[in-house]
Amino acid sequence: MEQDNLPLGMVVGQMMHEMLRVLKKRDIEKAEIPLTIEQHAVLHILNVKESDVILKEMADAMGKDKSAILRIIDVLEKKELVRRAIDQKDRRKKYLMVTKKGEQVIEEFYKIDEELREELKEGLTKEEMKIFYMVVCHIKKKAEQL
Amino acid sequence: MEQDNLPLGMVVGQMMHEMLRVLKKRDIEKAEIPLTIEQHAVLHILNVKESDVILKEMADAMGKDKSAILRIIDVLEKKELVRRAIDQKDRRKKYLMVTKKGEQVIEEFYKIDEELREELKEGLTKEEMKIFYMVVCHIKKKAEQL
DNA sequence: GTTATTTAGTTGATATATGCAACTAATCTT
DNA sequence: AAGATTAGTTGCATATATCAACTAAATAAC
Repeated sequence: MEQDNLPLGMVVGQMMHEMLRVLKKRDIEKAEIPLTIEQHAVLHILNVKESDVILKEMADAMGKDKSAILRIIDVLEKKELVRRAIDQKDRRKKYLMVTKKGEQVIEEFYKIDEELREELKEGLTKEEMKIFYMVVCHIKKKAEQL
Repeated sequence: MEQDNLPLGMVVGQMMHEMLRVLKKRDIEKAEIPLTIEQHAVLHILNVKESDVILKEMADAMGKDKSAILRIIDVLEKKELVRRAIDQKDRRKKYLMVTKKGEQVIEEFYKIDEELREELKEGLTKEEMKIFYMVVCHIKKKAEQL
């Protein structure tokens, strides 16, 4: 099957859709505080960034409008998963801090995701997964330059 | 870099986001009738399916609720890109037909997508792309079973 | 020190997508 | 003929997204 001729977004989009469908389902079933994928994505980035993050930086990191990120932060704050902390030196800046509760939600989601990932990878070699991730990174970097 | 430990959805999601950002931008710049990605996805599936498709089948194919597909079809119909055709034998069934105008939109989008795809693939071998698509298919099939 | 510019965050408005439940119309099964 | 199933539709609620315009705060220019 000559997939090379298929729209890349359609092919990968369908895989994402199926995978996220299962992820959402399991998050709803197992998690104490189920969140949407976008909300998890925000928490994830707060978790992996080495330094503290303000809203503008989060918007840049996710390639989205700051008002979109702000609405997501509003919900996460309401659920007490993050708090806004004002920078003493520059009162315009508000740092997004993950609460203890938020960290629990992150760990819980990582477990659910890791379990699913293991199931999905079954039958694939480490070398195939390595190439897969490499291609994903390559395409992302290329797209970022456009 | 041990990407294997990162949430699969996050990694691929970021790639999709960057890629779709460029695709949307070019669609808006170049296309006569710019559509959203979801609208293009519906047209794409209508295009690649060998037999004619009713709404229920489209919903199944995309893994979404039929009411969600129906709203998208409503918009595409309003833009005269598709028409609903009632099955004479079973008046519950309405076939989704792509108009000539719709076919033009599909071709236009395929061109934009193919051009982008070539740019994104630059630096990747055919073998690497082959493995990438194989992994995507594998993961989609596995997820479908869950 | 004052004014202009830039930056960070917020809000309102609008558009799109999504799913669930409940409904109608049509067909099939019993 | 009545009950069950299927296809499509509608109302409602929720989430995400972007743009423009705004306020508050900091920086730059004069």
